[in-house]
Amino acid sequence: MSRKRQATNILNRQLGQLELMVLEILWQQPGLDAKAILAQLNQPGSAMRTGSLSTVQSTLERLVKKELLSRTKSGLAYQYHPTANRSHLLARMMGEVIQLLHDGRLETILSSFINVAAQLDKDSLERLEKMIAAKKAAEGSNDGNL
Amino acid sequence: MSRKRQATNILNRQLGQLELMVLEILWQQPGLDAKAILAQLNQPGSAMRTGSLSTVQSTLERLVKKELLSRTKSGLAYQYHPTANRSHLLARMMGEVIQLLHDGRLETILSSFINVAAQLDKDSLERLEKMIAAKKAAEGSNDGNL
DNA sequence: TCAAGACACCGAGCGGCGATCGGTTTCTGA
DNA sequence: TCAGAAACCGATCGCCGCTCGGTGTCTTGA
Repeated sequence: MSRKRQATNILNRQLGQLELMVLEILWQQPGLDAKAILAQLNQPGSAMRTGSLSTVQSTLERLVKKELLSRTKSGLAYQYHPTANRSHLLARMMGEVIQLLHDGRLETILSSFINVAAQLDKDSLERLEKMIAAKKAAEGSNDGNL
Repeated sequence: MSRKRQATNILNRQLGQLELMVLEILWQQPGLDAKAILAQLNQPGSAMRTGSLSTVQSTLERLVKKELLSRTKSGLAYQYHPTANRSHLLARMMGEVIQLLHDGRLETILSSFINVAAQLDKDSLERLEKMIAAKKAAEGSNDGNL
Protein backbone atom coordinates (compact mmCIF):
# COMPACT_ATOMS: atom_id res chain seq x y z
CA MET A 1 0.00 0.00 0.00
CA SER A 2 2.06 2.86 1.35
CA ARG A 3 -0.37 5.45 0.04
CA LYS A 4 1.83 8.09 -1.55
CA ARG A 5 1.39 11.30 0.32
CA GLN A 6 -0.18 13.70 -2.13
CA ALA A 7 0.83 17.29 -2.61
CA THR A 8 -0.14 19.39 0.36
CA ASN A 9 -0.48 22.60 -1.56
CA ILE A 10 -3.90 23.92 -2.32
CA LEU A 11 -3.23 24.73 -5.95
CA ASN A 12 -2.52 21.76 -8.18
CA ARG A 13 -1.22 23.79 -11.01
CA GLN A 14 1.32 25.92 -9.23
CA LEU A 15 3.93 27.91 -11.13
CA GLY A 16 7.52 28.74 -10.31
CA GLN A 17 9.20 32.01 -11.11
CA LEU A 18 11.32 30.69 -13.92
CA GLU A 19 8.35 28.85 -15.35
CA LEU A 20 6.41 32.09 -15.47
CA MET A 21 9.30 33.96 -17.09
CA VAL A 22 9.54 31.29 -19.76
CA LEU A 23 5.81 31.51 -20.35
CA GLU A 24 6.02 35.27 -20.72
CA ILE A 25 8.70 34.90 -23.35
CA LEU A 26 6.77 32.28 -25.27
CA TRP A 27 3.59 34.31 -25.20
CA GLN A 28 5.46 37.08 -26.93
CA GLN A 29 7.46 34.83 -29.26
CA PRO A 30 5.93 31.39 -29.74
CA GLY A 31 8.06 28.73 -31.35
CA LEU A 32 11.40 29.47 -29.71
CA ASP A 33 13.71 26.64 -28.71
CA ALA A 34 15.50 26.20 -25.41
CA LYS A 35 18.63 27.97 -26.49
CA ALA A 36 16.75 31.00 -27.77
CA ILE A 37 14.75 31.16 -24.57
CA LEU A 38 17.92 31.09 -22.54
CA ALA A 39 19.23 33.96 -24.63
CA GLN A 40 16.04 35.91 -23.93
CA LEU A 41 16.38 35.24 -20.22
CA ASN A 42 19.92 36.50 -20.18
CA GLN A 43 19.01 39.61 -22.03
CA PRO A 44 19.24 42.66 -19.76
CA GLY A 45 15.87 43.78 -18.46
CA SER A 46 14.77 40.22 -17.89
CA ALA A 47 16.21 40.17 -14.36
CA MET A 48 19.49 38.85 -15.73
CA ARG A 49 19.27 35.15 -14.96
CA THR A 50 22.37 33.60 -16.53
CA GLY A 51 21.32 30.05 -15.78
CA SER A 52 22.42 27.02 -17.71
CA LEU A 53 20.73 25.50 -20.71
CA SER A 54 19.87 22.37 -18.74
CA THR A 55 17.92 24.45 -16.27
CA VAL A 56 15.83 25.97 -18.99
CA GLN A 57 15.26 22.56 -20.54
CA SER A 58 14.08 21.11 -17.26
CA THR A 59 11.72 24.01 -16.83
CA LEU A 60 10.36 23.51 -20.33
CA GLU A 61 9.81 19.83 -19.66
CA ARG A 62 7.95 20.66 -16.49
CA LEU A 63 5.72 23.06 -18.38
CA VAL A 64 5.02 20.46 -21.03
CA LYS A 65 4.09 17.97 -18.34
CA LYS A 66 1.76 20.59 -16.88
CA GLU A 67 0.24 20.93 -20.34
CA LEU A 68 1.03 24.61 -20.49
CA LEU A 69 3.37 24.08 -23.43
CA SER A 70 3.44 21.81 -26.44
CA ARG A 71 6.51 21.14 -28.52
CA THR A 72 7.43 20.02 -31.99
CA LYS A 73 10.78 18.77 -33.15
CA SER A 74 12.49 20.99 -35.66
CA GLY A 75 15.91 19.74 -36.68
CA LEU A 76 17.81 19.03 -33.50
CA ALA A 77 15.86 21.17 -31.14
CA TYR A 78 12.27 21.35 -30.00
CA GLN A 79 10.15 24.39 -30.62
CA TYR A 80 7.82 25.27 -27.79
CA HIS A 81 4.34 26.74 -28.02
CA PRO A 82 2.01 27.84 -25.23
CA THR A 83 -1.17 25.78 -25.12
CA ALA A 84 -3.07 28.56 -23.38
CA ASN A 85 -2.84 32.29 -23.79
CA ARG A 86 -2.46 34.64 -20.91
CA SER A 87 -6.13 35.23 -20.35
CA HIS A 88 -6.89 31.51 -20.51
CA LEU A 89 -4.32 30.78 -17.86
CA LEU A 90 -5.58 33.67 -15.78
CA ALA A 91 -9.10 32.32 -15.99
CA ARG A 92 -7.94 28.81 -15.19
CA MET A 93 -6.01 29.84 -12.12
CA MET A 94 -8.80 32.07 -10.91
CA GLY A 95 -11.12 29.14 -11.41
CA GLU A 96 -8.91 26.95 -9.25
CA VAL A 97 -8.77 29.52 -6.49
CA ILE A 98 -12.52 29.86 -6.63
CA GLN A 99 -13.05 26.14 -6.63
CA LEU A 100 -11.13 25.83 -3.39
CA LEU A 101 -12.48 28.81 -1.55
CA HIS A 102 -16.08 29.24 -2.62
CA ASP A 103 -18.92 28.38 -0.30
CA GLY A 104 -21.52 27.51 -2.88
CA ARG A 105 -22.96 31.00 -2.90
CA LEU A 106 -22.40 32.60 -6.26
CA GLU A 107 -22.60 36.05 -4.68
CA THR A 108 -19.41 35.36 -2.74
CA ILE A 109 -17.55 34.87 -5.98
CA LEU A 110 -19.11 37.69 -7.91
CA SER A 111 -18.63 40.18 -5.12
CA SER A 112 -14.98 39.22 -5.01
CA PHE A 113 -14.83 39.96 -8.73
CA ILE A 114 -16.16 43.44 -8.41
CA ASN A 115 -14.09 44.15 -5.35
CA VAL A 116 -10.97 43.19 -7.24
CA ALA A 117 -12.09 45.13 -10.30
CA ALA A 118 -12.89 48.21 -8.26
CA GLN A 119 -9.40 48.10 -6.77
CA LEU A 120 -7.74 47.80 -10.13
CA ASP A 121 -8.98 50.94 -11.76
CA LYS A 122 -11.54 53.66 -11.45
CA ASP A 123 -13.61 52.98 -14.53
CA SER A 124 -13.06 49.24 -14.67
CA LEU A 125 -16.60 48.68 -13.47
CA GLU A 126 -17.90 50.57 -16.48
CA ARG A 127 -15.80 48.54 -18.83
CA LEU A 128 -16.80 45.33 -17.12
CA GLU A 129 -20.42 46.22 -17.73
CA LYS A 130 -19.80 46.72 -21.40
CA MET A 131 -17.96 43.46 -21.70
CA ILE A 132 -20.76 41.62 -19.99
CA ALA A 133 -23.18 43.01 -22.52
CA ALA A 134 -20.91 41.85 -25.33
CA LYS A 135 -20.49 38.43 -23.75
CA LYS A 136 -24.20 37.98 -23.34
CA ALA A 137 -24.72 38.88 -26.98
CA ALA A 138 -22.11 36.31 -27.98
CA GLU A 139 -23.67 33.67 -25.76
CA GLY A 140 -26.92 34.22 -27.57
CA SER A 141 -25.45 33.41 -30.97
CA ASN A 142 -23.01 30.59 -30.27
CA ASP A 143 -22.09 28.26 -27.44
CA GLY A 144 -19.54 30.59 -25.96
CA ASN A 145 -17.36 27.88 -24.53
CA LEU A 146 -14.64 29.93 -22.77
CA MET B 1 26.53 37.74 1.11
CA SER B 2 25.12 34.24 0.42
CA ARG B 3 21.89 35.73 -0.90
CA LYS B 4 19.16 33.60 0.67
CA ARG B 5 17.32 31.92 -2.10
CA GLN B 6 13.78 33.19 -1.88
CA ALA B 7 10.69 31.12 -2.32
CA THR B 8 10.34 29.99 -5.89
CA ASN B 9 6.60 29.74 -5.86
CA ILE B 10 4.58 32.31 -7.66
CA LEU B 11 2.08 32.86 -4.87
CA ASN B 12 3.52 34.29 -1.67
CA ARG B 13 0.53 33.42 0.40
CA GLN B 14 0.10 29.79 -0.44
CA LEU B 15 -2.17 27.57 1.60
CA GLY B 16 -1.89 23.94 2.60
CA GLN B 17 -4.77 21.53 2.81
CA LEU B 18 -4.90 21.38 6.56
CA GLU B 19 -4.62 25.14 6.75
CA LEU B 20 -7.64 25.50 4.53
CA MET B 21 -9.64 22.96 6.54
CA VAL B 22 -8.87 24.86 9.70
CA LEU B 23 -9.92 28.11 8.06
CA GLU B 24 -13.18 26.57 6.96
CA ILE B 25 -13.93 25.49 10.49
CA LEU B 26 -13.09 28.89 11.95
CA TRP B 27 -15.20 30.69 9.38
CA GLN B 28 -18.16 28.68 10.57
CA GLN B 29 -17.28 28.81 14.25
CA PRO B 30 -14.93 31.64 15.16
CA GLY B 31 -13.30 31.55 18.57
CA LEU B 32 -12.55 27.86 18.85
CA ASP B 33 -9.33 26.68 20.45
CA ALA B 34 -6.89 24.11 19.15
CA LYS B 35 -8.50 21.21 20.93
CA ALA B 36 -11.96 22.04 19.64
CA ILE B 37 -10.62 22.41 16.13
CA LEU B 38 -9.00 19.01 16.36
CA ALA B 39 -12.31 17.59 17.45
CA GLN B 40 -14.01 19.18 14.45
CA LEU B 41 -11.35 17.75 12.15
CA ASN B 42 -11.85 14.29 13.52
CA GLN B 43 -15.58 14.51 13.16
CA PRO B 44 -16.81 12.21 10.37
CA GLY B 45 -17.48 14.04 7.15
CA SER B 46 -14.43 16.21 7.58
CA ALA B 47 -12.22 13.68 5.75
CA MET B 48 -11.42 11.95 9.04
CA ARG B 49 -7.98 13.34 9.86
CA THR B 50 -7.11 12.00 13.32
CA GLY B 51 -3.92 13.97 13.60
CA SER B 52 -2.32 15.05 16.83
CA LEU B 53 -2.98 18.25 18.73
CA SER B 54 0.54 19.48 18.05
CA THR B 55 -0.09 19.30 14.34
CA VAL B 56 -3.15 21.47 14.63
CA GLN B 57 -1.28 23.92 16.82
CA SER B 58 1.55 24.22 14.32
CA THR B 59 -0.96 24.86 11.58
CA LEU B 60 -2.65 27.52 13.65
CA GLU B 61 0.66 29.22 14.34
CA ARG B 62 1.45 29.21 10.64
CA LEU B 63 -1.89 30.82 9.89
CA VAL B 64 -1.30 33.47 12.54
CA LYS B 65 2.08 34.22 11.03
CA LYS B 66 0.39 34.55 7.65
CA GLU B 67 -2.01 37.00 9.28
CA LEU B 68 -5.01 34.93 8.34
CA LEU B 69 -5.84 34.30 11.99
CA SER B 70 -5.59 36.32 15.19
CA ARG B 71 -5.76 34.81 18.64
CA THR B 72 -6.58 35.83 22.18
CA LYS B 73 -5.70 33.99 25.34
CA SER B 74 -8.67 32.66 27.24
CA GLY B 75 -7.70 30.70 30.32
CA LEU B 76 -5.08 28.20 29.27
CA ALA B 77 -5.83 28.05 25.60
CA TYR B 78 -5.89 30.51 22.75
CA GLN B 79 -9.04 31.29 20.87
CA TYR B 80 -8.57 31.79 17.16
CA HIS B 81 -10.40 34.20 14.89
CA PRO B 82 -10.11 34.62 11.12
CA THR B 83 -8.83 38.06 10.15
CA ALA B 84 -10.43 37.86 6.74
CA ASN B 85 -13.69 36.35 5.69
CA ARG B 86 -14.01 33.99 2.80
CA SER B 87 -14.72 36.59 0.18
CA HIS B 88 -11.86 38.78 1.37
CA LEU B 89 -9.43 35.90 1.05
CA LEU B 90 -10.89 35.01 -2.30
CA ALA B 91 -10.39 38.56 -3.52
CA ARG B 92 -6.88 38.69 -2.11
CA MET B 93 -5.80 35.48 -3.79
CA MET B 94 -7.42 36.44 -7.07
CA GLY B 95 -5.60 39.75 -6.80
CA GLU B 96 -2.30 37.93 -6.37
CA VAL B 97 -2.93 35.73 -9.37
CA ILE B 98 -3.85 38.75 -11.43
CA GLN B 99 -0.83 40.70 -10.25
CA LEU B 100 1.43 37.96 -11.53
CA LEU B 101 -0.25 37.18 -14.81
CA HIS B 102 -1.70 40.40 -16.10
CA ASP B 103 -0.16 42.18 -19.06
CA GLY B 104 -1.16 45.72 -18.20
CA ARG B 105 -4.31 45.53 -20.29
CA LEU B 106 -7.34 45.75 -18.08
CA GLU B 107 -9.39 43.93 -20.69
CA THR B 108 -7.34 40.80 -20.17
CA ILE B 109 -8.37 40.70 -16.55
CA LEU B 110 -11.98 41.65 -17.03
CA SER B 111 -12.51 39.20 -19.83
CA SER B 112 -11.13 36.46 -17.60
CA PHE B 113 -13.69 37.50 -15.01
CA ILE B 114 -16.61 37.13 -17.31
CA ASN B 115 -15.28 33.92 -18.78
CA VAL B 116 -15.04 32.44 -15.31
CA ALA B 117 -18.44 33.81 -14.38
CA ALA B 118 -20.01 32.45 -17.54
CA GLN B 119 -18.62 29.02 -16.75
CA LEU B 120 -19.96 29.05 -13.23
CA ASP B 121 -23.59 29.51 -13.91
CA LYS B 122 -26.05 30.48 -16.59
CA ASP B 123 -27.44 33.65 -15.11
CA SER B 124 -24.34 34.71 -13.25
CA LEU B 125 -23.72 37.43 -15.80
CA GLU B 126 -27.09 38.95 -15.00
CA ARG B 127 -26.34 38.87 -11.32
CA LEU B 128 -22.92 40.32 -11.87
CA GLU B 129 -24.49 43.24 -13.70
CA LYS B 130 -26.79 43.95 -10.80
CA MET B 131 -23.95 43.81 -8.32
CA ILE B 132 -21.89 46.19 -10.39
CA ALA B 133 -24.76 48.66 -10.33
CA ALA B 134 -24.96 48.31 -6.56
CA LYS B 135 -21.23 48.68 -6.18
CA LYS B 136 -21.18 51.79 -8.32
CA ALA B 137 -23.94 53.29 -6.20
CA ALA B 138 -21.95 52.53 -3.07
CA GLU B 139 -18.82 54.01 -4.58
CA GLY B 140 -20.71 57.21 -5.16
CA SER B 141 -21.67 57.66 -1.51
CA ASN B 142 -18.59 56.51 0.37
CA ASP B 143 -14.99 55.61 -0.32
CA GLY B 144 -15.76 51.97 -1.02
CA ASN B 145 -12.43 50.62 0.08
CA LEU B 146 -12.85 46.89 -0.61
C1' DT C 1 2.53 24.35 48.95
C1' DC C 2 2.99 21.27 45.49
C1' DA C 3 1.85 17.78 42.26
C1' DA C 4 -0.87 16.84 38.21
C1' DG C 5 -2.89 18.13 34.16
C1' DA C 6 -3.48 21.11 30.21
C1' DC C 7 -1.72 23.78 26.87
C1' DA C 8 1.92 26.35 24.29
C1' DC C 9 6.30 26.22 22.27
C1' DC C 10 10.38 24.32 19.94
C1' DG C 11 13.07 21.47 17.18
C1' DA C 12 13.57 17.60 14.16
C1' DG C 13 12.33 14.82 10.32
C1' DC C 14 9.66 13.69 6.10
C1' DG C 15 7.79 14.34 1.47
C1' DG C 16 6.79 17.22 -2.46
C1' DC C 17 8.27 20.65 -5.71
C1' DG C 18 10.82 24.06 -8.39
C1' DA C 19 15.58 25.31 -9.60
C1' DT C 20 20.03 24.04 -10.92
C1' DC C 21 23.52 21.52 -13.22
C1' DG C 22 26.81 17.84 -14.82
C1' DG C 23 27.19 13.77 -17.22
C1' DT C 24 25.43 10.57 -20.78
C1' DT C 25 22.89 9.31 -24.79
C1' DT C 26 20.96 10.17 -29.16
C1' DC C 27 20.45 12.15 -33.43
C1' DT C 28 21.66 14.95 -37.43
C1' DG C 29 24.07 17.24 -40.88
C1' DA C 30 28.44 17.79 -43.09
C1' DT D 1 31.45 8.19 -40.41
C1' DC D 2 31.82 11.33 -36.87
C1' DA D 3 31.83 15.67 -34.38
C1' DG D 4 28.80 18.69 -32.38
C1' DA D 5 24.37 19.94 -30.69
C1' DA D 6 20.53 19.04 -28.21
C1' DA D 7 17.68 15.99 -25.36
C1' DC D 8 17.56 13.18 -21.46
C1' DC D 9 18.52 11.56 -16.77
C1' DG D 10 19.67 11.65 -12.17
C1' DA D 11 21.39 14.05 -8.19
C1' DT D 12 21.36 17.92 -5.11
C1' DC D 13 19.63 22.09 -2.91
C1' DG D 14 16.31 25.21 -0.59
C1' DC D 15 11.63 26.12 0.73
C1' DC D 16 7.38 24.83 2.61
C1' DG D 17 3.54 22.33 4.76
C1' DC D 18 2.69 18.33 7.73
C1' DT D 19 3.61 15.58 11.69
C1' DC D 20 4.89 14.69 16.27
C1' DG D 21 7.60 14.06 20.57
C1' DG D 22 9.66 16.42 24.19
C1' DT D 23 9.92 20.27 27.22
C1' DG D 24 8.51 24.49 29.41
C1' DT D 25 4.85 27.08 31.73
C1' DC D 26 0.76 28.10 33.99
C1' DT D 27 -3.43 26.94 36.56
C1' DT D 28 -5.88 24.48 39.87
C1' DG D 29 -7.29 21.31 43.29
C1' DA D 30 -5.86 18.27 47.09
